[in-house]
Amino acid sequence: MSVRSDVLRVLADPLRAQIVELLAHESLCTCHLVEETGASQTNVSNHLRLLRQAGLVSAEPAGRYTYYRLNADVLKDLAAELSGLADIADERADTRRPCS
Amino acid sequence: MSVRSDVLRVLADPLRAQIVELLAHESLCTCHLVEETGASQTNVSNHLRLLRQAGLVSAEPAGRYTYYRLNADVLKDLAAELSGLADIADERADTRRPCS
DNA sequence: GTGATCTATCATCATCGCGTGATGTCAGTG
DNA sequence: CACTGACATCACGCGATGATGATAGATCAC
Repeated sequence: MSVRSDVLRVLADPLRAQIVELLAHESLCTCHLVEETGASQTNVSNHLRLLRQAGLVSAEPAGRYTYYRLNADVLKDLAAELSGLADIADERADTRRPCS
Repeated sequence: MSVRSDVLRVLADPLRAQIVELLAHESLCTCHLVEETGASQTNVSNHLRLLRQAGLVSAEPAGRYTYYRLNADVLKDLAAELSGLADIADERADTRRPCS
């Protein structure tokens, strides 16, 4: 029941977060992401690799293009974990362990 | 409507994530967190500083002890943002922008 | 075939962040 | 008062990570 810190770490980068937001609205190929973010092609490709390895996005080759789509499930699982922690904290907001 | 990447970045560290999980169940002082995590006092204190700056936890001085409690609201906001992105992705799962 | 385009990988460099040790501060105790 | 304990802050070394340039592969147009 520990937090998926690997997904968190991947999401923590600003450029990767931007890519995830863009992919949430529509599937895009690398060239689109390069245009939208203003980052270099190499940089975008490197970050896409990390996003792929974390399972956050899926690559769909189409000819010489590669379309990427967001895996919403991973995002939902993470949101559920965080929300669950917040709920636990709400229930036991007053609990305080005494110091020895 | 951009993702709170500052909170994400703070949560991405394993030790900080562990601290957040511990604080979700009860308020603890620094000495407790040092015991539970096995990390050094300096290290815990440094991470608590970042958690404080991000608004994730609040410090409550009590004599020479300092109790920390989790701010569940920040966690809920983040969970809502991530969940919202996932919902958008679900709605437009088929949308694919053509390459020029 | 040649050339152009899109993308991924590799190697390198610069920067950032974590962990540690030393030091300082404040509260309680004798 | 001096002394101890609980935390915080500062400064530094080092490993991790992001950005860049060069290169390679793969596909399409001609």
